[in-house]
Amino acid sequence: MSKPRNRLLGALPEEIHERLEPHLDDVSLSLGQVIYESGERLEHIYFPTTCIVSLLYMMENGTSAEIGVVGNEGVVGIALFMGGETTPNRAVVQSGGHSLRMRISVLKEEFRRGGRFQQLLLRYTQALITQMSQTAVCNRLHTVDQQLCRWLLLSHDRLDSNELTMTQELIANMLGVRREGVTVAAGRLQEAGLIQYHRGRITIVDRAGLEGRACECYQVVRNEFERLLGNAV
Amino acid sequence: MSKPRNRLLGALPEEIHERLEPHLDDVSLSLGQVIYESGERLEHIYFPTTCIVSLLYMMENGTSAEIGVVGNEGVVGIALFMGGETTPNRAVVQSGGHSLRMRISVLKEEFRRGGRFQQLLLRYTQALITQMSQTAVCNRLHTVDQQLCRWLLLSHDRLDSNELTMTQELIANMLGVRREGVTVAAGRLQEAGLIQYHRGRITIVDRAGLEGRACECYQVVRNEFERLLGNAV
DNA sequence: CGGCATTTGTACGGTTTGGTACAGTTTTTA
DNA sequence: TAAAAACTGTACCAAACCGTACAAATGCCG
Repeated sequence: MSKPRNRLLGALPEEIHERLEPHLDDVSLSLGQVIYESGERLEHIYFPTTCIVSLLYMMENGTSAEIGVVGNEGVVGIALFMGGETTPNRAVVQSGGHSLRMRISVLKEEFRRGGRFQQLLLRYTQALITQMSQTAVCNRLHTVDQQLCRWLLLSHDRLDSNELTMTQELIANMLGVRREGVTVAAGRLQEAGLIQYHRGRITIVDRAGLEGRACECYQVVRNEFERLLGNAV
Repeated sequence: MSKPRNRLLGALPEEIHERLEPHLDDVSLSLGQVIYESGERLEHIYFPTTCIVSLLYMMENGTSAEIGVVGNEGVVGIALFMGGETTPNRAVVQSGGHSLRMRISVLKEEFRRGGRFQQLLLRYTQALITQMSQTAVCNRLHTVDQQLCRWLLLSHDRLDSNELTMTQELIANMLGVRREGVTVAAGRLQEAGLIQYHRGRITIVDRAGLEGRACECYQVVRNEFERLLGNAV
């Protein structure tokens, strides 16, 4: 496909796609924008095309930790079809770009039909569950170095480019560690020739090297996305 | 209800319940029993009545970490209706007892009807997602003491008794820490008069005290279960 | 150009946890 | 009843990470 698009929507059969297309609006989302706040009711569900969205839990004392990341392979707002309407976390644009969005009423009606659309959304949700649970495991058992590798790889998978715009401060908020911890970890990765960074720009130089340095968590998540959505997207 | 039962099933309208009841078998599950292995295809979905089941991720090197816990408020085997058939983790009986189970063909047919059964399963799944993501946050940001409190409270919520049969070694496997770490943490809780333990038996003495000593993670999960399933169960 | 905000680098002490080792106690088994 | 196994307690050092402080480098803007 020449036009950038959302891969879940792209996997729909023609019939459903034609039915939904009139209800899809393209919106531009900028870095740092909050798509929904913890506990907030949404009007739309988002299907990213070129942006990346982070799901963050915000602690009462202000610190935060990322629990999942969504690009054009997925959808932001699963609570809208899972039945809960809201979730206790925040969705923030991690990399600016575009997204399609759909009114919740249209979403629910199509979901209720129980066809391919429902099937794809539920399979994606299961993949996201794997990502979240693997984040839990990784937070428990692995070093900041390994987690940074995992995080860079997950982001890189959701980008066309080798360059991501992201300060160490922001990465620290995602990983739930100190900014200084990211500085030294990133320094080690740069020294090893895996990445290059400079004031808010990180370039992936040696992707295979990053994969080798990451823990098994990244591959587990990647394999699950492939298994659950691979033949669809 | 005098008879112990599964609360998800108990929330079904009479019509659906009558349809499903002939297909529910009561099974006895003993501590340590593995209900399903990572990647294994299941024949049945389980609705615990008196047992508790842990969802564990097993690392390649043998260490493990718990990503979720299921009692009679939920169901084991969400992958069967989410569409993935399997998940990359293991389900182990953490507290022996009984469970109802249903053949996957019956489950899928009823799920496909799209009624209250589907709605309840999806809402439960969202609650479980919150539990998993909060585990990720807790692993990242909180101390072993706090996590032990959270874990004890989650288990206590799923038991009728104040006493749980569980060695420190097993708890360590759940929390993904050393056994010695659990020993000292449990020692502190006992010294504070919150629990009593003795060779594999832990008694909750001061539940409110445990809640006070736990991090906010426990309440977030608890509130979500209440919000999503409270009026149903 | 000069001042200011942003971003990154470095350092140091303190806390938590891991790795390892071993001892003491209770329960089970032969 | 003796031996073995299971469970818990304690200790010590190392590694990872946090809190804090401050310096250096870069980019922006008046």
